[in-house]
Amino acid sequence: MTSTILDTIQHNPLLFGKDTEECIVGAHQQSDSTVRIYTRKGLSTESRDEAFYPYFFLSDGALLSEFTPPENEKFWLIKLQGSNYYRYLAIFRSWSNYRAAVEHIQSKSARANDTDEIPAPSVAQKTHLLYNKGDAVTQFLMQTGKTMFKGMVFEDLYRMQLDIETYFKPESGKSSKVEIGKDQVIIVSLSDNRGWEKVIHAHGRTEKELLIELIAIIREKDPDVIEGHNIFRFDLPYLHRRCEINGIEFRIGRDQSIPRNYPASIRFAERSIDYTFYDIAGRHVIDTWFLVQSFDVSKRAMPGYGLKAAAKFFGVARENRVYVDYADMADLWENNPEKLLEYALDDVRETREIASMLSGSNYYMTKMMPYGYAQCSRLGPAAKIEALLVREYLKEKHSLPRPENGQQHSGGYTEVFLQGILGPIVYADVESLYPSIMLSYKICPKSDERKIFPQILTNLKDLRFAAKKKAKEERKQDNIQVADNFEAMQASFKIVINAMYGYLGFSAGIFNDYEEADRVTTTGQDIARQMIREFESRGSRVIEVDTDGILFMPPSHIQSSEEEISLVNEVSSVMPEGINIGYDGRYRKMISYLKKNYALLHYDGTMQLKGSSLVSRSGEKFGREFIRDGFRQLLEEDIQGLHDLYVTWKERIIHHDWNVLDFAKTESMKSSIDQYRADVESGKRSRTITYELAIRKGIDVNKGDRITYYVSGSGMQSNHYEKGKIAEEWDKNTPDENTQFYLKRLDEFAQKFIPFFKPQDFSAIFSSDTLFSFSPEGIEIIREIRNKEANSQHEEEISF
DNA sequence: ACGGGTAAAAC
DNA sequence: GTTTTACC
Repeated sequence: MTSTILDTIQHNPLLFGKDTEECIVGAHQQSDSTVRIYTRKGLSTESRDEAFYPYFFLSDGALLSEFTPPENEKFWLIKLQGSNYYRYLAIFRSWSNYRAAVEHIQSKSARANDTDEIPAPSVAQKTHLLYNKGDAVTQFLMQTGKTMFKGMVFEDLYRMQLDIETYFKPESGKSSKVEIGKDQVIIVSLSDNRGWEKVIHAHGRTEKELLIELIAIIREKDPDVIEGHNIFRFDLPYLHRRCEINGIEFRIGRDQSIPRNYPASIRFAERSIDYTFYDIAGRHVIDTWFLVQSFDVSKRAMPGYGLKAAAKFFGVARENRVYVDYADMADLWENNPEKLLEYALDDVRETREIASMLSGSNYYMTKMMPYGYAQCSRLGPAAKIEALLVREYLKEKHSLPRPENGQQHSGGYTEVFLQGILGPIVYADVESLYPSIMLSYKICPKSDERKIFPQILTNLKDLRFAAKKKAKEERKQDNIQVADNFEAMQASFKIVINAMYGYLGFSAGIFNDYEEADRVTTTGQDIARQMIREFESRGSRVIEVDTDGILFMPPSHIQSSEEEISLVNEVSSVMPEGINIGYDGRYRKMISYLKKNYALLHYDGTMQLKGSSLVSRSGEKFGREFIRDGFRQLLEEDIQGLHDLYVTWKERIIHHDWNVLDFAKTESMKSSIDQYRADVESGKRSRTITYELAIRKGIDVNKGDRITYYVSGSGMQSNHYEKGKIAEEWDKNTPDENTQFYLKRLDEFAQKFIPFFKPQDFSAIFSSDTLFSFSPEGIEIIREIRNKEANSQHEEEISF
């Protein structure tokens, strides 16, 4: 006998996700054909606040949706967005389909792309949304009137409308930010667990006593926000584990609960890092290690992401900052504890400074997202954009679509027309190319039936404009602090605006639309080509175009920057409505090397290198320096200097006149050692120097770890993977780096200069043959390198 | 849990 | 020559 939907619902918790015990939604059949879904009552437990669920702003028992299931399906799925994952809810017509639904949903394949056979619900109705309820933190803070750091009243956080009034309400309230005091040293001085036992014994106190004191301090200070550098991968799991070992309950939540933790991962461009997220009830945990990496995704300028390197980079390391070698910590604690405390306190100060510099935009984002501060700091832009869309759909009582299968086909237009040493140079770019296209050409995913996407984009643009204006006004009146706040605010809008194009092509985005993504890029290509034509028809010689920016030599009658600006403005005025070209800089000279690879010489004499083949951070440092200095000589057309540079490096390599960091390489590990072993075993990958090194040295490797190594020994055998050594092993007194190997590397770096010289000239410059003294006499630099197909075609085109 | 295009490095 | 990685 086939049971009805109502039977099924009444006898089973109809809906379940991947984590069945976290089932959050109840439902019942309203009539023969409709099903209603409610939020379920009574699921909040002591440590589990509702902030984790996408519906935390719904009251218990609120009607979430009502829809008509399709006739002929055994079961179907709804994809609901969670804070850091998606939850699939299955609805099935009869009990006999229960197993199939469970298996499907629990199988790995129950992901965004495979729900072809399972139609999404089409109509959802009558949702009682209770806004302003907020998560547990908000509730707590609203009750107690406590404020969050930077003087922001917390209750403002969850007024989630996108309107100017809410955003620009004057901020008030006192900060309850935690004072940095010596007592916090306890937390950071744990950064070396090897020293821990000694620390305890040296002071005659047990680890247990210290942990109890630590928990008491957290309770007493009662922080809203806890910031730490690598806090998710070290401090919190470490403390948690030590508490367990000592039989102490790690009750650091505001409600005295033990933090909930679960595995999570975060992506920074091509790298992804696994970590354990700690949800401390009533508090927001911010990892500054993530903040600096996120910062560097676009800047690509940081030498390292460790606290000390980051602090130096941001200029927040104080002059007499105490540095301590990990290996010396235990001894130091016994012999000079004051110094160790000072060191630890410096760690705290630097973390605090970095957090305040980088967390502004995340903080303001909490005002427009249904996510708290901690979540906003670790989620990627796609999750945030989708949250904005989903929120509007819930508000409008409309069902959600599912992602479409497929892929994007086009990208930005990139071409180099001229190569060589060229100048003078003007750089112009289309302001916010993709967002402008999306606004002007009314880009909207087809699944977005309510046309929310363009609305959000327009709202964000207006808000950003207003915030920028405010920042400017406040800065004029010397209200630096307030101006900085508006600056952070506009930055948070900018991040979301710029990510909206990417969301269209995101495979797991429920509102994705590859055709629209393609429409954005192909329109961008047309605009780029039009821009080229307009500059050329005004006598400019275009050197390179990359997506939205153009480098060109203006016609000779244009000399001053004012004239250059008016040329750019003139071209801008003939571009399509809503597309503006901005003047973004002028340069004395440039070396156009390859697509996306060039050197710019500013009028003040500084030089800027761009492109992976010129600034790659994965290569040896000496190579980078050699190329940088060599390009400078090239720009100055100093052939003798170029030769001297080469000879100097060659001498230094031969005489070991350098330091390990000049020739060591840093690589990040993508898998564990076990995974590597299995892959090598099965022939999926071949041996690599870093893993072999780690195995030999017994170093534990986790995904995302970085190893700095160099090649030792002698000879030029093809495989160096057994000759790797950790950078720390190198000793200046007994240098053992492979001289032949690094000489070969130098010659490889020298190859970059081949296009600028005749072959025999190149050989003469990059040789240290001392039999004949080198003379630059008769050597010509090739200023215009020509061989490009696109180049000749293009010149034909404009000569007509 | 943003994208495509590109070149170099690693195998 | 192909795959992987890192850069814009």
